[in-house]
Amino acid sequence: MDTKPVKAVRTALDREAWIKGAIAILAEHGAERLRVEVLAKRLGVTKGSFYWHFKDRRDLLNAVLEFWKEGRIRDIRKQTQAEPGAEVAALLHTIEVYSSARNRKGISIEAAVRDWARRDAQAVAVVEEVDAERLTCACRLFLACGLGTEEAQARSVMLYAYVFGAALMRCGSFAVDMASLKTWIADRIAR
Amino acid sequence: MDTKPVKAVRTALDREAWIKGAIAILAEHGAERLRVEVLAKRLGVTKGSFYWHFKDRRDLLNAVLEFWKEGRIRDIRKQTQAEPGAEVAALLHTIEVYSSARNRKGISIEAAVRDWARRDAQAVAVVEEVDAERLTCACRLFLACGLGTEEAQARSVMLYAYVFGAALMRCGSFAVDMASLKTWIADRIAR
DNA sequence: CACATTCCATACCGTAGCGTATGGGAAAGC
DNA sequence: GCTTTCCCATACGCTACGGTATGGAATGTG
Repeated sequence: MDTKPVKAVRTALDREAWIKGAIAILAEHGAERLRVEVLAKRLGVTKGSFYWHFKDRRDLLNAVLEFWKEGRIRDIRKQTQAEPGAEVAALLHTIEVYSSARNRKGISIEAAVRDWARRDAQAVAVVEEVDAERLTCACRLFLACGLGTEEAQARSVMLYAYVFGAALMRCGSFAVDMASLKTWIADRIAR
Repeated sequence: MDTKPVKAVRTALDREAWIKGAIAILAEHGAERLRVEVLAKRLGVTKGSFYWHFKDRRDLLNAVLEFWKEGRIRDIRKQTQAEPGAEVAALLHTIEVYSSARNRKGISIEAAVRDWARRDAQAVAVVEEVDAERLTCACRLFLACGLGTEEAQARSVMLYAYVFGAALMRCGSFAVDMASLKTWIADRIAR
């Protein structure tokens, strides 16, 4: 038979495997605590392997940023493909994606990268590119709804500022029905 | 003459001086890189002094959180003292405070604490308390404007989510006149 | 079979940082 | 004047981590 033996569990790691592991740590502990030895241990190897795939820690960090950027831009373009008439639904869906509990990991990565961008120039550049793409795509949808340029831009900024800010807030004991509150907010932003 | 000699520059440090120095580092580099030896060096002493004032690093971190919490709650109560008829102005002022460039340090601390709260239970508790106070105060203003309970609560959440999210975004090259955009947004939230 | 390439382990050095132990100087109390 | 208390310096041990040097096993290639 041509199936590989089960024993060969650990295939050779490639750059992408390291990057994905790095992003997992990034989401859990932030960029500051993304260390190569810790990452190597989590992947079941030693840092001797790491320094074969990457020049140094910075090399990994930059690769993480690039990987994240491309993934985000891909997703944004996919999410904002709306057939005429479904623009509002696409906008509401975008808001929902960033508020959804089943997107916890994506939101954690998002928050970690943005915090990272407060002290790292490379991260700033990546966040700027991603934000520009997001705002442009959202703005296109608002324009398709018949809004003017200014309002479409303002609503786009408001939309993303809200979803990112909402992820940072801890308003657990504030309202009895937070879900309906968020529905109301999404409606006021998108409609 | 009774003037002190210039040479006696360094008076004895108290706990509050350490906390304030710690908050400065927190704003610049985040909680993760708030280290006692670095802080001591910045204050012109050694860590031998630190461990006289604090049990350990965690003791300092908790003191920082308490100090920040009390300052925030004081400020919130002050900002939301509005005489009848000036509620909208107070709300707009609140938004403006968090967007203002001259409040850069306060916003940096805010962002650092919120990122901190993603991994630290004590920080979570403090952020929850501060958020609850903020939402309650904002909600009171909205209610005074004649809004219903649900809408007042929703607008309060939207207001703070927006201001925190806006601080994280990098939309430099998006619109020609970001200032008027933000004015439009503030109006849609508060009015 | 000989050899090169790929991927990883081991060992090592250097630095940063936490926490402790201990001493010392200055001011205050007696 | 002597002692106590306050505030800080110095020195030490320990761990975590970045980066390098080197060897070694596995796999492909001539």
